[in-house]
Amino acid sequence: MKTIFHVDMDAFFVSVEELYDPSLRGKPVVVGGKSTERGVVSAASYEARKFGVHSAMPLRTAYQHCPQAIFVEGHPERYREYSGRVFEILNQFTPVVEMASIDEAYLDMTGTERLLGPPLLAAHKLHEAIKKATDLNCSIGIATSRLVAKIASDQAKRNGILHVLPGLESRYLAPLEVKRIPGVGKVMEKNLHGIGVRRIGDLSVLDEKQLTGRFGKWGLSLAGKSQGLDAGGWFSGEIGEKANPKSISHEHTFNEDTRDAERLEATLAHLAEKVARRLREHGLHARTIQLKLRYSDFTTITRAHSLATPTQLDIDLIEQSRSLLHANRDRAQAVRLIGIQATGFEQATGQLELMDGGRSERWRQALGAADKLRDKYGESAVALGAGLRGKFRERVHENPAALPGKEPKRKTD
DNA sequence: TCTGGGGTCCTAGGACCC
DNA sequence: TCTGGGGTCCTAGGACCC
Repeated sequence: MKTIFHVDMDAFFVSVEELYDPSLRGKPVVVGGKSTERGVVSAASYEARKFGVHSAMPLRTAYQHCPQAIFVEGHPERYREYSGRVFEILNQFTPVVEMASIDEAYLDMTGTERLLGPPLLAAHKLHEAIKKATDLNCSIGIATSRLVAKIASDQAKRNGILHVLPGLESRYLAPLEVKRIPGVGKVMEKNLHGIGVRRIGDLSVLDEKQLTGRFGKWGLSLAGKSQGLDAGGWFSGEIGEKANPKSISHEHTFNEDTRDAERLEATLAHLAEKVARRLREHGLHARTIQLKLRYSDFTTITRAHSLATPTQLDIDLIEQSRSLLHANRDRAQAVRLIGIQATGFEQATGQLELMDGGRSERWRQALGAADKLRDKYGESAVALGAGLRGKFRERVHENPAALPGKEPKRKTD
């Protein structure tokens, strides 16, 4: 029998902002951007929530609900910093920690009783330690599975601890609404309501065939979930098993929709550079490049292309995404969002680099150097405009000497 | 209510192979 | 050629999470 903690920071982004600006305390605060901008609420203070503001709500809607709220820009670096500090504390309680996102973590506390006392006491100590180190509040759910621990921490909000005792899982879950199960969203909830399932307890009356038939693979795991088991999907695998990334993407929503081809290309090139850079940081090569377009009516298309040779180079991502754009963009419609995603990762073999006579390797080195410059002097230090980049590429094609690493050695002295 | 950005997982059809 | 069946890859779209 396991003892799992789910630790969830309370109004994390808002609370961190309050540490930087204590005058925000006790006021309705919305993190996510200006109230007039395109965008959604990343986090709302409890005071703002009283007015119906919640995360994922459009900023402009949040303003309608609560015009007196203070709207602040998000600061991801700050959140990463505090997330790291929280992790340090958690790690002192058990080495089996998994940050499930920037503001929540699972801990396997099985077998820590002798050192830390019974679960409720250990949780109390943990709560105190986090408060002392970060001045932030959190809520903690304790149960025999991750699923139940997560649901419990949600119910413990805010600044609370909830322990679901072993053996009482299904009795605890039964009266809760089905949407409390992580993975049951709007659509699934509606479908379940359609067959008369409103509470988790109602799930146990359905037979597996019914669930599989209607809801596929996911349906099957629902039966187990109603019993509190970590079956399928989200909760498979052990705590702390860090999976490798499966995709890397960047996208941008324009403040006003655009039909401007140059603007689209320049934005895409910039996003492609960011993706390529992260590929290099992870030492990954992507086989498939995917373009994403969202038009003003919100219809969204994705178009993908797979390469013969995986890449991590700016130039390849830019070229591929650009040709996908040209081949697939509906010029009659204005574009709201453009994005690029790299998938199909393969580790570099070394073989591939020999095949092109070392071209990739020289590029990799040159781009790595550019990445370092950006780290040191900021993004603008090594910016190549889309137009400039085009010329640069032509030169490279005509003249191998223009390749990085092939520059004629300058004669000194 | 006029809807971000970064992810994961699932489904489903078609191509292609044996 | 009136038509199988399984496996895998590729592509597109969508639900969902924080």
